Amino acid sequence: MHLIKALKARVINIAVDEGLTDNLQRVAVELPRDASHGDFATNAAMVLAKPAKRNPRELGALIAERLAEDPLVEKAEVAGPGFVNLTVANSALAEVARSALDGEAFTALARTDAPQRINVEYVSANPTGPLHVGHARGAVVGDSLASILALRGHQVTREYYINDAGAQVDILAHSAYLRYREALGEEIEVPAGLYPGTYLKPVGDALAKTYGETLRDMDEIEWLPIVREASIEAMMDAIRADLALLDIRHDVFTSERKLQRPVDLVARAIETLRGAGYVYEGTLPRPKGAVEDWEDRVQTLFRSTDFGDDVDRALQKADDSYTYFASDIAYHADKIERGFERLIDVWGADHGGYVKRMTAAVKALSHSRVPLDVLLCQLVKLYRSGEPVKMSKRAGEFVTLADVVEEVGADPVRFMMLYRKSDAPLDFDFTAVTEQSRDNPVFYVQYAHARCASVKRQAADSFGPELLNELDGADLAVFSDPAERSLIILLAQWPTVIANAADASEPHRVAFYLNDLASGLHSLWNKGKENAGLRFVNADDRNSTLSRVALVEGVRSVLSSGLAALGVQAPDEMR
RNA sequence: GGCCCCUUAGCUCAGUUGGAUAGAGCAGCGGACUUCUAAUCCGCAGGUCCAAGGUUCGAAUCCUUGAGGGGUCGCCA
Repeated sequence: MHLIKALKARVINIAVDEGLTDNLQRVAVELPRDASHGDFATNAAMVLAKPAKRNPRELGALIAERLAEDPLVEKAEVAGPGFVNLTVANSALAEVARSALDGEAFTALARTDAPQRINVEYVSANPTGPLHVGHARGAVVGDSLASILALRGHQVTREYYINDAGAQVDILAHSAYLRYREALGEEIEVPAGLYPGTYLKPVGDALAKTYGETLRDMDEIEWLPIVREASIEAMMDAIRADLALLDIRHDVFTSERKLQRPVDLVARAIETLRGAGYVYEGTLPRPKGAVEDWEDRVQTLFRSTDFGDDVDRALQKADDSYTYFASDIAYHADKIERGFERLIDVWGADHGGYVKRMTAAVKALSHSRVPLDVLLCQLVKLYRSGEPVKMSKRAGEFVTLADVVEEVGADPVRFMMLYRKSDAPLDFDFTAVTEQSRDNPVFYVQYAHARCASVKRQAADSFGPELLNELDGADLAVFSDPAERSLIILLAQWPTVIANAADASEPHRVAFYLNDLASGLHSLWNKGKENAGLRFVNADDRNSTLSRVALVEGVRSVLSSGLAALGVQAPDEMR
């Protein structure tokens, strides 16, 4: 049962009965900040009173009176400026605990009535080298968001855009060619401007093995396409392998080059926009910042200022080739054509200046029908025992994603990347994330799951394994202790948490919720030490054990579903 | 200088989309281990929600102005 949804429906029904239909969408059933106010509270009287010109306290009293008659509700009273505080009936809590036993079905309560086809594009790192830690954040955020949207009932495609058309892949090819010559026995020196990383050595070796010396005798115009192709392929293989370390897999890889060949989709997209009046030939104003050798030039421009951007944006370079922006327009046009109703791009913070022009382009292409949401992930700063870890990209020394996963494991990387709003910078301390303590939320949540599994093992030891098959029939109306009640109310929020995290594109909410749920479980566990009646496993009382193990199993299944949404393991033991 | 993001307890951060007396963890202090793994829990203490205005029944949250920090600023990607 989706308790919060059910309560809200009751409140709305009462409002409609009373003829209060203005402002209905603002009615909410929430948790009161102060637990002494009851299990839930609704603001209905306050938001509905004004348009109806009624007194919020009186209206609240009326809503409370009607709600108190509902079987879900034990007690309802008006308080403060017009809140209606609800204490729910034990039978309603029992329903929640029962629903939670089937984790999959319980999570499915989060499904929306209006599913959409959503494209989530993330990582999209240039295929010029292995992924570094900075990429890991966007990768994890995008992947988990996609999972959460799927739990919400949307049809999600996970996509990677390969930037394989710009000058950077030629630089890559030249760098790999150098490694190829090195593999043939030449002394080489990597000049400034090429990629110095040794990760290209295997590419050079492979080229030497496949082509022998034939590439060395070719003109650049001949070897370049061959080496470029091989290098991009090798780099994409490396990137896919890096992502697999975090269990991240994309459904679709779209190549920037293939947007131009065999059919020039970029030209087509530009012409579409030109037809709609958004593309023109013109000159850009000189930027305010100090720009040397600025010269006015007539270029093909996109009218992003029509959508609130600061200046219009260039679509072609001086040599008439397309800008990155132009192919990105074609790419997003392609996504729209493929029928997605909502687009989400996960980018690094350094692309912040690019958001306005891209959302502008998507509005122009889709006639404002397809929303594009861009999630900007702020920087990740690495620490070791509180000391910053130095990185120098110029020298080709950076901490790779693979290094980090190898050192601390995939679970801490994934959880910590999600344990922060994505638009806030993140400090990642190698030492802290491997600690096994309350201070480390990854461990804390996993330990809660392991503890649940341990309780089940203990119960099976005391009463035999068949007890675990009887959980469906347990009496779940026995929970009256505040700690038990608040744990079930926490469970009741799970479908709402998923819905809110999906609708707001904020996967971190799931991580924080799991931390709260773990805390509720640990707390109740310890209460059992003072009060034997609250112990999960009580060897003298089979019925009590059955009820409480059923509650624990509900918690376990929600922890398990939540961790799965974040891509983190839910271990049964942690010795 | 323009644009975007951030500013909440000593530190690191949440804050349920505008709700009641602003919450966690860490650090500090005081407690609970013949246990269901204490890898945990309970309590105390800690606040000008960056500042000033505004919007309304009600603001950490929305608007304006300002301060500090970060990112970015014709054709790179």
